[in-house]
Amino acid sequence: MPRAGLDPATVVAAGAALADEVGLAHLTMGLLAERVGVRTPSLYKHVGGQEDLNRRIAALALREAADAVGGAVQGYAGRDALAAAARAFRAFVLEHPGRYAATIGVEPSGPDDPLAAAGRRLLDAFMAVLRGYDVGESDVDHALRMLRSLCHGFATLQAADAFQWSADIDQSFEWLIDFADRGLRAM
Amino acid sequence: MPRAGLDPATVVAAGAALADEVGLAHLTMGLLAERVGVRTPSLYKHVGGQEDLNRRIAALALREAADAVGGAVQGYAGRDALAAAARAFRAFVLEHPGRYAATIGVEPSGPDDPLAAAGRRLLDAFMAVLRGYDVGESDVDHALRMLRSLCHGFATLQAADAFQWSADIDQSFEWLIDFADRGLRAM
DNA sequence: GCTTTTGGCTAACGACGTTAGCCACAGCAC
DNA sequence: GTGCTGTGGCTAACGTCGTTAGCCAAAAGC
Repeated sequence: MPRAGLDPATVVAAGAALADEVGLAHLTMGLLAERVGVRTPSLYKHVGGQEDLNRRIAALALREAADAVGGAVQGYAGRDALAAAARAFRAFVLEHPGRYAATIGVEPSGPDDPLAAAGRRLLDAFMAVLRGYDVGESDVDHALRMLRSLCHGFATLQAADAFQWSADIDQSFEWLIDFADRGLRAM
Repeated sequence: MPRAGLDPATVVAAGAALADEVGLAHLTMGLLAERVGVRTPSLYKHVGGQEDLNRRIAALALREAADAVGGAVQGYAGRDALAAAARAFRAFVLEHPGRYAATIGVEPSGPDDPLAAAGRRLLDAFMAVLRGYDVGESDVDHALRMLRSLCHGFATLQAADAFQWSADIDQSFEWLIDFADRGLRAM
């Protein structure tokens, strides 16, 4: 039987794509194996198991999110940068709900874990937004957590369809950007 | 063999407690059965299965969260009410991470689903906070979503240990309350 | 061209969710 | 009390899924 030519990166990418399609909870080793054209046990030659796969998908998602946010921010400052970052982040989560879901509840095993590095890159991207505001040294950590909570909370609530009632969601998000901008400018 | 005297409410409550202890992902029918002193298949006399159990735990969690937030708000207005609500919500999520996790990603099946009613009660509790501010009719939905996103985002990120770095988390949360208060007062 | 490594495979096991079918106990009519 | 009925336990069994063991052929290096 001919080799399929797989490697860890291919398997993880396929897993992330599959998670986006069917939902992280329905991502199964058998389904992933079928997707990449291989029998289930063969996957274990490339990833350590389901937990390892999840961690790698999470790291991939964080890297991609960091790239999306970082790229969107470039060339902007202040309110424009904030809006670009927030929109890019939300768009990423809505386009890739499965791989983003893999990032919640997963902890880096150590300081050299690729997951930790990826998380730091995403934080750096948001940090760049704050540089366009007059945020004092002692406030920057708090402001960063606030931004992260806002974006993460809104995006995950929307991805989970938790906003049942009527008002337009895009409009709410723009309102939220405006709210954060006014608050940051007033510091 | 003597009867164990179970009923759906008891099973759901035990499931919620167990989810808080071991994490929702590790809540297994066998473990729950052992906890309530019964064999696994007997649980199916009281709940429809794992998905049904999850929905019931979610509804319980939303009712409890609504009670906690609603109770904390009573007698306060403005910044005090906001702070009380936010603290009560975060405390609930941190004390009951398992049952709160059951609420994310679960959709009400219809308008008479107990889950929908419980969700509405929680929203009402946050709505009461907004009455202490001068929020216009057209802004109230957006402000509600902002508050919900902030609280949900912060609490779930903390529950997932996603705030790796140094600054004190309680301090960040108080900072966040202050930030939201200033923004709402400035409307 | 031979050896070694690597990446497939089948077979099998254990854990878990779920269903079917049985049986004892509680509650009630009489 | 005796007997009927419904309810809430139980055992047995099945299907799915994750995972491991062990085999074997294709690729890679000498």
